[in-house]
Amino acid sequence: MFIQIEPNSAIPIYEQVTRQIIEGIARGDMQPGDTLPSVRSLAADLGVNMHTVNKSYHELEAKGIISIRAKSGAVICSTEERALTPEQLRQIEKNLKPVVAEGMVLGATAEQIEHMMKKVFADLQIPVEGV
Amino acid sequence: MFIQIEPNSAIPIYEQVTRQIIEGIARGDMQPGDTLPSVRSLAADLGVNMHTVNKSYHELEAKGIISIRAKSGAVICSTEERALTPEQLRQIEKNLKPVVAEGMVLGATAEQIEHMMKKVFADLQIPVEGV
DNA sequence: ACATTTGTTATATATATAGTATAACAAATA
DNA sequence: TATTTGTTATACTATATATATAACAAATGT
Repeated sequence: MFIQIEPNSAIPIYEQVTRQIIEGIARGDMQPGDTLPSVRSLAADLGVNMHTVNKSYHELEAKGIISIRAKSGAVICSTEERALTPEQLRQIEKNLKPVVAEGMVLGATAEQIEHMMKKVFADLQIPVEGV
Repeated sequence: MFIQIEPNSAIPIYEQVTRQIIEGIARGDMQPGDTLPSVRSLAADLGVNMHTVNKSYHELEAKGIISIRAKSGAVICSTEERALTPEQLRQIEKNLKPVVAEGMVLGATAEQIEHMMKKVFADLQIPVEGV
């Protein structure tokens, strides 16, 4: 799989897994309907504990991105299933705020931040291995 | 002061303090050269421990936003002192990435995310082209 | 000069979070 | 039927978060 863990990061392992799966879906590496690897196999792949991956999967489910079918597997939700609610929009804005504020205080211009945002957006939209 | 603590938030108190001071500076509530309240007085104001505020101040210093003068006080750095380094730019982009990725996966369009970005800029009272 | 305020340092305690290690269970699956 | 699956439970270690006190020495205010 495409996930790379940084053991010494300040970001918890389960959070790294969550983010990289989200980025993988955004990039198109994984599509709606696809099944995620079992918590045991992914944990073995990454060299971490089963429960750590399990926590990540449940975080993804709480975000409405995957659906965990008990004793079967985890499936990526369709775009219809994960319709953007006003609550989710507010949350994204809430997440965006401290990042933008810090950038500005450090001396970045609005244009620089918009440019970085577009760069990130493009990174995620353009598949690494071609379509 | 303008800081409001949410005791039951998943975000640590010292991190809430750090973010709100950064937002305060971004908004212009506080300007370069201004002195932050002493760790003891702000802690008393917020009803939290001295060390919690102290941790926040040192986080702000590590980010290059304030300068702590031993046994005197904490001063907000000038925009020259906090010149944006390529390393800091990378960090901002790194912070931006998971937020944008999650938004996209949840079904937000590029326009929606750009719009939210402008809303955040407006909240922070930062002039943006075309607003 | 003196008292207060300041950040600093140290110690101690309590709680929560993160991560691992095993184990067992029951449903789904091959 | 045997294996794989997510689930649940227990136990343990380590780190992070937050508080509580106390003392120190430099800076500051009067």
